[in-house]
Amino acid sequence: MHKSKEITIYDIADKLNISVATVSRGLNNDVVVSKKTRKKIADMAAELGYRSNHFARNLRQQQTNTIGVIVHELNSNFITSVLASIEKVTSEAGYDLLIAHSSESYIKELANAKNLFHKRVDGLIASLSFDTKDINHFKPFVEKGVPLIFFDRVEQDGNNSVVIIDNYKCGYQATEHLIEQGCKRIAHITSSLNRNVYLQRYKGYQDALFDNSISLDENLLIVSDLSEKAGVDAALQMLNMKPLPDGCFITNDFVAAVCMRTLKEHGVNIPQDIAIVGFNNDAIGKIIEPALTTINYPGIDMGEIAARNLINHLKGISNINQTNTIIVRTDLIIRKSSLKKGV
Amino acid sequence: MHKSKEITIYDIADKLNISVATVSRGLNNDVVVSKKTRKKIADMAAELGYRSNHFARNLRQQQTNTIGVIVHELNSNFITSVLASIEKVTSEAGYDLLIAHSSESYIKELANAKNLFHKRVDGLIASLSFDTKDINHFKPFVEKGVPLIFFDRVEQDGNNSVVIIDNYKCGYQATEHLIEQGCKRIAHITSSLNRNVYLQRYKGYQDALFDNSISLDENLLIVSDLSEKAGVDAALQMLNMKPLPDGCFITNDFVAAVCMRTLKEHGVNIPQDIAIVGFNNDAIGKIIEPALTTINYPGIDMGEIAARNLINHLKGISNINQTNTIIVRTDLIIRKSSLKKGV
DNA sequence: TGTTAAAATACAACCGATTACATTTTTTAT
DNA sequence: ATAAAAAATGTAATCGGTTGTATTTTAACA
Repeated sequence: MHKSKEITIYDIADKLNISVATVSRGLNNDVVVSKKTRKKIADMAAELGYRSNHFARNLRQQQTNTIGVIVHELNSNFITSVLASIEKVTSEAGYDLLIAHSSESYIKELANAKNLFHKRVDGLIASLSFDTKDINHFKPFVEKGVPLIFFDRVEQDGNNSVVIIDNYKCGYQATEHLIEQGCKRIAHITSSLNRNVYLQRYKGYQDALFDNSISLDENLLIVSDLSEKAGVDAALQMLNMKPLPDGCFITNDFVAAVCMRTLKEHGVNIPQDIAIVGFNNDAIGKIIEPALTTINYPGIDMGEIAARNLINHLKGISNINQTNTIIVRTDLIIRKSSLKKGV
Repeated sequence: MHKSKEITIYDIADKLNISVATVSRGLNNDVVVSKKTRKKIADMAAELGYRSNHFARNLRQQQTNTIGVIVHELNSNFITSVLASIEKVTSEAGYDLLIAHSSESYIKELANAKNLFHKRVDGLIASLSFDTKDINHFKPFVEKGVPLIFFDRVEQDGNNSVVIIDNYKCGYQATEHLIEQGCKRIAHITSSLNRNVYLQRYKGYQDALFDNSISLDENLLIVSDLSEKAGVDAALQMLNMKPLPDGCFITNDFVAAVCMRTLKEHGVNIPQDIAIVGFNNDAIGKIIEPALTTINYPGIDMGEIAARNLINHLKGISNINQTNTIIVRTDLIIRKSSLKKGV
């Protein structure tokens, strides 16, 4: 197949015997061009199969109309919800999305940041990888005045705009719920406490115990990655505890599901022997038995809020540097896995 | 934060008192520039914080170094695997990815195709939406000589390059497996037979029955969308059948999981009363009880093959128009949900 | 040393749009 | 009918690279 020649505004101008300036304005629906001329231009453009050249336009306008997104992983319900709503907001506003994922690796995150910087995204939305230690790699954006919003996995150093949930409250709520169900020995399965989200949930867990006069037992804390194996191992670890914990707050639904399966395989009854609360409200929670009590993690909302704030900033409607922290509402979804007392 | 001025090759040329042509060539490591000068240019570029302008470059070079991907949905394991491996291959080859998803809507797919066409992607990889009737919206790409590869959900009209699995064989295999387990009345829960993937699986199902002298009972065919509700409804529909089917081939693991849960809630034993085979090898299949027998759907492989073929075509190494259909290997993963006879 | 080939660098056009400013055409008001 | 204002269109510079061709510098050789 032979590549047919590209049509430009010059071709349209030639055919119509008018100037390229008028064609350009006409194509952009500038009111300064008469209705009649605009119609002629549009018709001719359609007839010739014209398509505008983003590169010429961006080169001239010095902006890319592109927003970069860096996420730690693609294959989670939460992230795809976030992406879907970011996409919705940004595409309505006429921006394109450049999505990069770090596979939870700091090194890859560095590379992604560098890449998006060179691609000259007009703004950046990011959630940090598991490994990430510092956020110096985002400095170039700040220096060039490219607006930046972090969501979910953020660095709490106060100078960045962040969209988060109240992980402390969620941890507190989940733990309190287990206590209300009569649990006294509540295990906590979570991931690296270097990440703010897990640390805050742990603090909430601690304080809920404290406020209910239950002393903290460090042996009941299990830190793992969030793999299937981690779920199995955590379950086995609990099975070795004498006595078995009577409640367990797990910061990930998938791990909770694996954990529950393993416990059940060893003859443990849920929730009678051990009540379980997960985190994320993944689809899986409704399917397993008993259905999983969990914290609803509002990816849709977080994405929408992050994107809308960024867009508003870019349009000059608001200033991102003024609204530093946005906390999105969460809720505890109570299902059978935690109901020792029945409903 | 004030936007600092962008550094261009003109700035580098000025500082070094050489021409922009040399700077440009130097930055591209052209051997025609002396080693010494190249070093000076690189150093100065680093010192000034130069970043190249993709728009100027693409405008001049008349190519985007971008590959478009249109998928029907983001939130499935399969799709994210495909995307991950496409990303791997294309980024290694120095291409960017522009990912669009149609949310299973023909209208959105049209818009995405148009958008990517105007963005002038150098190549396109696509999987059709649920709704899609024809593929005329991809004609502009063909006309402009933009290479095109479909994967998974494809239109079988023979003129496009496609990467698919042998859905017929999978359907046959799944059904045959159930028959081997002693099933005689095998239900089939699937989605719209207008989509090639589901139609082929159904044909495989039919032929496996025929080859084993089991007559086809159209009442055992349940066509639905692939939602949670569909899973529940399908289960209820089966429960109303007298007698209950003794086997069931479901073309989606998630629906299979929901269906199994519902059946179990009604006191049905799996696999004793009814053996079940799913499709996709989603993570969920290993967690539910009994673990789900399923067909492994090799997203990683499909993405890699599609991307590599496209890249090779773009580099002139091979010609996409010669290799029309690529079939990727699949396998039946046998777990407890189908093992009436034990192992 | 002078001549020529090879290597290194410079000049300038070009890619296709946008836009400040200038000019022409049309409309309105006197 | 004419001047002034408003509307429509045109001119030309500009964005930041790439690249064919010309020119200068260096190296090689007689």
